[in-house]
Amino acid sequence: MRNPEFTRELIISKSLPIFNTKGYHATSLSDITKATGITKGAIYGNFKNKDEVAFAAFDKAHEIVMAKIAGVIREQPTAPLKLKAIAGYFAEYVLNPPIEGGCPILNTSVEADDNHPVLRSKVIRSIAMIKEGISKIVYRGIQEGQLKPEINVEEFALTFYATINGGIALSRAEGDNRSFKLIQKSLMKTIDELSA
Amino acid sequence: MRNPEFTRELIISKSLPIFNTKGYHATSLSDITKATGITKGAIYGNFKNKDEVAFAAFDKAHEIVMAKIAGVIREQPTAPLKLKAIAGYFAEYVLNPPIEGGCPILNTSVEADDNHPVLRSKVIRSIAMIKEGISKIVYRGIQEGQLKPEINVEEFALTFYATINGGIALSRAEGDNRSFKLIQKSLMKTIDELSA
DNA sequence: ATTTGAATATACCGATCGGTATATTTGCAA
DNA sequence: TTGCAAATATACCGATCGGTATATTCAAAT
Repeated sequence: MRNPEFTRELIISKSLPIFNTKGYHATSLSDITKATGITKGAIYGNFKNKDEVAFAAFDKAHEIVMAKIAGVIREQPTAPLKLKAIAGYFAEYVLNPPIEGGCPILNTSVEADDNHPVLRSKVIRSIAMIKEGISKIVYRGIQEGQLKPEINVEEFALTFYATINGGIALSRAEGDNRSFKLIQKSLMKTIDELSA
Repeated sequence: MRNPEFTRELIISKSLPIFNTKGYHATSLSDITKATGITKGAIYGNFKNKDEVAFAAFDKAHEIVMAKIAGVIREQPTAPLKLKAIAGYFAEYVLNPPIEGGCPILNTSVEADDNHPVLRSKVIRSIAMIKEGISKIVYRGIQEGQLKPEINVEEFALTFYATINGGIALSRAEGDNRSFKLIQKSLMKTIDELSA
C-alpha cells in the first residue's frame, strides 16, 4: 500500500469506531494497528501523534453525522416533517448507529469537557452547527406558515436538540430504544402543537 | 490512620471527583494515591482491585445525586413547583456541581455503555430510580389536581429527564450555562402548560 | 537495470499501568 | 513490656503505553 492518501483514510476510518466506542483516552495505538493491519511506522508517517489521529477521526465523525442529518432533513418538504424525521431517525438508529458506539458528538462532549480542550472546541463547533441547522428549519417553518410564529426559535431548537441528546444517552445506557421511542412520541406531540 | 472504615471512606471520597472528571478508565491508582496521600497497599487492603474502587465511588455518587435531588424536591409543596425546582437546580449547578466533573450518571452512562457492564448496570438502576422519582411527582400531581390528568406520566417523566440530561451535556461542553437557561425556560413553559 | 526518496516496518526507549509479595508499622491484648 | 494481628508502606512484577530511531521495502525516475 504505497498510497499515502489511502493509508491516511484507512487509519481514520478504522480508528473512528474504536475511538467512538472505547473513548479517545482508552484507544491505544496498538488498537489502531490491529484494526488497520498497518504498523506504528505508517501511523506516525501520516500523523504527528495519537491526538492528531483522534482529531481527524472526530472531524470524519462530524462529517458523517452532519451528512446523515442533512439527508434526513432534505427528504422532507416542511419544517414539522423535517423535525419529526430527525426524531424518527434517532429512534431508529440509537442502537444501530452509522458509527459504532453511538453519537460521536455526545460521546466526545462528555469525555472531553473537562480534559481535552482541542476535542472540546471541535465539539462546541459541532453543537453550534446542529443547533443552527435546527433553528434554520424552525425559522423557515415559521416564515412559510408551517409553524406558529410565537415560537422562540433558539429556545425550541436547543430544547429539541437537548431532548434528543439526552434520549440517546438514556437509551444507549439501557441498551434498548423503548425509552427513546417514548421520548420521540413526546417530541411528535410538541411538534404538532407548534404546527400552524 | 488505623481506622479501616475511615480509610475506605477517604479513598472513595477522594477518588470520586477524579473518576468523575477523568473517567473511570483514565483514572489511575497513582491518581488516587496522590489525592489521598495513602499508598497502594492501603487501597488494596480495602478494595479487591481498581474496579471495586470505581464501583464504590459510583455508588457514593449515586447517593449524593439522589440526596441532592430529593432535597430540592422536598422543599417544594406541589408537583409543578417540584419539577421547576429540579430544572432550576441543574441550571444553577451544571457548571458548579456537587461532584466535580458534572453529573456522574450521565458521565458514567456515556463511558460505560459499550465497555463496562457492571458500571452500566449501576447506571441503569440510577436512571430507573430518577425516572421513577419524576414519575411519582407527576402522578401525585395529577391525583392532587395540580397537573392535567391527560398527561402520559412515563412519557413526560422520561422526556423531562432526557431534556435535562441533554442540556447538561450541552452546557458542560460549552462551559457555559446559557444554553441550559434557555432549556430551563422551555421546561418551565411546558410545566405551566401541563398545570391544571 | 540502477538509483533515490518516500512510505512503511521493526526494534527499541523510558514511563506508567494494575497488581502482588513482602516488609514495616501500628494499636491492642495479654 | 511483649506478642500478635491487622493495616499500611515499599519494592517489585510483566504488560502496555505513546513515541522515536533505524532498517527495510517499494515505486517512480533516470
